[in-house]
Amino acid sequence: MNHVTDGDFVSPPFRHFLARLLKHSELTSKEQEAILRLSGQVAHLAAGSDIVGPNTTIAHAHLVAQGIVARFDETKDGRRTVTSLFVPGDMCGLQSIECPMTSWGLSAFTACNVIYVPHDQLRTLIDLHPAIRRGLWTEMAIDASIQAKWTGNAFLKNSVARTAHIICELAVRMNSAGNANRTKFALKISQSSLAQSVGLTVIHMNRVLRELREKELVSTDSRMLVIKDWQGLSKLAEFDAAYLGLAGHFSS
Amino acid sequence: MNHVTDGDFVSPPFRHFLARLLKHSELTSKEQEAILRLSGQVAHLAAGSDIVGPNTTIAHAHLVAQGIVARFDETKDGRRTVTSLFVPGDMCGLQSIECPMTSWGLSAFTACNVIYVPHDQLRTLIDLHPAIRRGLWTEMAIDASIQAKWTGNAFLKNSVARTAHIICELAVRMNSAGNANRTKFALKISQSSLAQSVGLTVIHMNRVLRELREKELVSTDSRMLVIKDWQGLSKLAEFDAAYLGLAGHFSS
DNA sequence: CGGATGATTGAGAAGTCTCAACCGTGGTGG
DNA sequence: CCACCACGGTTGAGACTTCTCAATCATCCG
Repeated sequence: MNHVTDGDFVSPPFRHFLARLLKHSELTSKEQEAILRLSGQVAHLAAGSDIVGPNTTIAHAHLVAQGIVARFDETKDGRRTVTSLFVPGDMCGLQSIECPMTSWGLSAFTACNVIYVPHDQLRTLIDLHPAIRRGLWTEMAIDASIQAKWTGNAFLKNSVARTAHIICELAVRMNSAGNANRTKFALKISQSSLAQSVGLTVIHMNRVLRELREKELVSTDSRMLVIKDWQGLSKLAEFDAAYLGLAGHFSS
Repeated sequence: MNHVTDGDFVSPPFRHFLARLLKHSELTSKEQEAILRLSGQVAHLAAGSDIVGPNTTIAHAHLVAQGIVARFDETKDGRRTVTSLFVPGDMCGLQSIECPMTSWGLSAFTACNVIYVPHDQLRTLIDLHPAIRRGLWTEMAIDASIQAKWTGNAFLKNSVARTAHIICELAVRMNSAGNANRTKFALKISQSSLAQSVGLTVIHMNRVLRELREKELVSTDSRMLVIKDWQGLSKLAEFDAAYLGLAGHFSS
């Protein structure tokens, strides 16, 4: 089911990653080439399959090429929750370059392709190119900002606002990644996956989505989530894209 | 009330910070001296006062010299919640070195002393000393790991377990910082502050603490929280210090 | 056709919040 | 020195949110 191929034709995903870095960091053409020369094994993962377990020591970061990857936490009795999501162009676990023992795990949120980028390659880039180092630092800063926002939302917002917020976040992030148009954002995602990433039961998520549907903010056709009213949805969520570190590119 | 003095006698806090870095990173004596040559204005802050507001562009990181600092998030109508805590020796907001626009705010959780360390100084250290850069990177990784754990706890654990967990976390972190003995950990903290950092109302926090008291896990005398039964408390919390990145120094 | 997976609905239980009141302590001003 | 006030802690009762258990329905796929 999960298929691994050689890393020869991975250029497009790294191009994607480079475009991401260029949004906030200036890189010389040499540095850009260096990014594009990165390589790594590609894994094709079915939705739900694990990428790395918690308490694992890893030697790679994980570049999302397609689909959505989840960072998760779990209790001793196996209940899981999603603590972050990563969209195409995101490099998951840049922290692990210096801290290779993970407390979290990664799994395929949807079916996805992931490139295993060796820490060694990244370390070399960081050592040789200060601008790349700064770019990766910024990526980590954005990751941290998102994580803090999730914690805040968990404490401050109810199930409906939290759900609306994560939908807005994914819309903007995938839009920024060039994968979707924000106003016509559509996401193929199961209710149980969504529930896990907002800290709700599937059953309650079902009722939350019904409410969002009744308010004409989203529609759900054949497991496809579509934003029908961005203004209304982002207002309900109190969504402000500033924390995504995109420097006003999506000020609405 | 908040008093700022010149940065001449700040050596002890930076010694503390250095000791923190040495827990996970090897630094030459030159590098250690470079850390100790850092400087910055010292602010003495009353509990509850703001350090930086959300959506501010900053030019400093904030080294906690004494007391506890909170990273917070707030809604438009002013309700606040704490998303992270920082204990003495922590450098808050290392991310801001490359991403100076904060989406979060910082405030004094307890009365505390904070040193404003200019980004410039940190950037210079990072550029000159790869080992220091790696040390700071590791600090950010730990920060991220803690933040992810908080998100997970918010979704997975009920009020009692979450409260127990944060008490355990603070005990270990302050212990690691050399401020307290874990088994005799005591913290002067109001119930409302604690409530804000676990996402509960004060009233419910009161009942949670009563439960922890009735189970003989903690005691609360004159606003001082004391751990009476570390084993029981950490078991109830499902606390595993691995996520604090202390590499087994506190394996229990 | 049968089975698996995901979506939907209902009803009752549990957890947490809100409002309201009261208590205890420490500090302040008369 | 004492009265008073402000603040944090404590308790109760009822409302609201979310969970749990249980059942049914729809769709897709072999």
